[in-house]
Amino acid sequence: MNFRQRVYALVRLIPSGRVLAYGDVATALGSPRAARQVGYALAALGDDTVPWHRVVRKSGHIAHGGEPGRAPLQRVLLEAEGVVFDAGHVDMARHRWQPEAGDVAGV
DNA sequence: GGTTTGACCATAA
DNA sequence: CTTATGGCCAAAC
Repeated sequence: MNFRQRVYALVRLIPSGRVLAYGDVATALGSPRAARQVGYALAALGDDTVPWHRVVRKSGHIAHGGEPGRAPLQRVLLEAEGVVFDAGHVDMARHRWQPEAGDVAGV
C-alpha cells in the first residue's frame, strides 16, 4: 500500500477531541523521519473522508498550508471537538493520541 | 535513472 | 521571541 494511503487510514482512526503530530503519524507508520510525507499526503488529499484537522505540528501549532483559510478552519473544527487552545496552540501533552498496536496492524 | 519539492523536525544564534 | 541551516523521506516530474 502507498505511504499516503497508510497516512489516510491512520488519520481516520484518530478519535474525536484528540490530535497527532505529523511526526507521530510517521512514527506510527514505521518511518519516524517521514513527517514531511505526512503533510504532503494530507495536502494531496482530495476527499474529506479523513479528519485531517486532527493532525498538527509537534509544537501544537497549526501548520501553514498553501491553501488560505485552512488554518482558521482547522482550529474551529478542533475546538468544536473539545480541543483546548492555549495562546494559539494546542496543548499537546493533554490532547496527543497514541495509536494502539491493533489499530496500526489493521491498516 | 536523477532532480525538485514540500500541511516537518531539531538545533543554533 | 524570531530567523537560518541541515537533514529527512516519499512522491512527482
